[in-house]
Amino acid sequence: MENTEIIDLLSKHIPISENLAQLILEYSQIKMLQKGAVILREGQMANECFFIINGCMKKYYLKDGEEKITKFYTEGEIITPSSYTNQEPSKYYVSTIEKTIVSYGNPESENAIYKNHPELESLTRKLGEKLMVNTTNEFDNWVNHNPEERYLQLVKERPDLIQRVAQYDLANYIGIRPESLSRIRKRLLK
Amino acid sequence: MENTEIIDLLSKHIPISENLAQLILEYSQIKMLQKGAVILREGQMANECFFIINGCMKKYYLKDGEEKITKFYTEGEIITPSSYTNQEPSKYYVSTIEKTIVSYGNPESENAIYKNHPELESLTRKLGEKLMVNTTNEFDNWVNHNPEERYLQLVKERPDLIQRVAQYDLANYIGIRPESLSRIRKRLLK
DNA sequence: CAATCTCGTTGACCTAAGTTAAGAAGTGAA
DNA sequence: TTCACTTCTTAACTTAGGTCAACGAGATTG
Repeated sequence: MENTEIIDLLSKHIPISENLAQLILEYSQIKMLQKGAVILREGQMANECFFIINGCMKKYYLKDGEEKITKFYTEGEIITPSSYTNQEPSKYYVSTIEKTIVSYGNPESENAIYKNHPELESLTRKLGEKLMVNTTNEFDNWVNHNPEERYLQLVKERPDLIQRVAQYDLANYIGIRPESLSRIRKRLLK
Repeated sequence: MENTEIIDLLSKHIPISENLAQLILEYSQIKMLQKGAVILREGQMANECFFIINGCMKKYYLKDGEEKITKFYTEGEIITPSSYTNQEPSKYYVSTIEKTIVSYGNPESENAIYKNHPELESLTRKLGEKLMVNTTNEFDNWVNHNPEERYLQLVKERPDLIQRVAQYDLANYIGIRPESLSRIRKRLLK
């Protein structure tokens, strides 16, 4: 039922052949996470990576008991915690902010796939390169803009987030307090 | 003359076998760049990537005629412009801030190497993964700290940059004006 | 040597975001 | 319906950084 949805979503990002679709369906495991579920904590080892079929998640640090959100993930995005790739305790948290349906993998199943289908390595590498460019762009974009500009950019490029994410989480992500975002919004209405 | 130095520097970051050292020396080309040389401009296609043997470079955007520095590179670091990997016009500039000696490569020589020595692909992938983790950490680090904290962190983790980079470039990198960095430094002397 | 430039510093004033506190609107539960 | 809780908004005040202008120390040049 959700399985074909995975292929639909994935194919929006990279070309998926019949064979590949078959393969993905064969290996995919799915689970449903309640709103607010914390799927990775600081200090933990991540032994799963996730593909969001439906829902929304956030990645955040805890600094003096305060959340610092650095990323939202939505449908079609992949969460590969750095703790998962380099086997070190995680420095950050990942949790859902809505009921979220994910497909997930672990190192064993991943290795099994690569062993049986080595042609996937290059696909992964390409996805990785794309991710790298995205991450760099995000960083540069952050550095080049002030909170108001970042908010405007969110409105333009991720209107979905404006709708589904609470304003205090948006403000946090933008790097300001909810009160300030409130003022910015007021200011923008002129 | 500088050739053995390349291996020394590289081996600080990843293990280099005898064979690999041989290979690198065989393919490496070296050039010397004057202080202030701009090696990549906005809008240009990058057809070279660089390895710094000696010297210092900066990566920056031009926004309303103002530089916005997002990265310094020093000895042992590799500059692979995103324009180089994905063949799109560059969005940023790269220039030297000192006389700089680099080893450089282009897609043709890179392909030649991979063709003759496919075992290097996995090495490159690992370097890439390390780079990805670094980039993400840098971003998260930026988001989690204010200018004063960023300056203190620079002092602690990149004292070399404090010494060799002009204060207005440091301030720019930290995300503030030179006057503000001056005040922060004064404040910190208590 | 004086004249010029570059770079860092300082001071006065301005502005956007932080802080604190209060209140309004919506939701859900008793 | 009332109460509690969450989320967003508003206001008053504080503060860190921006802006503008001036100055001083080194380095460079004529």
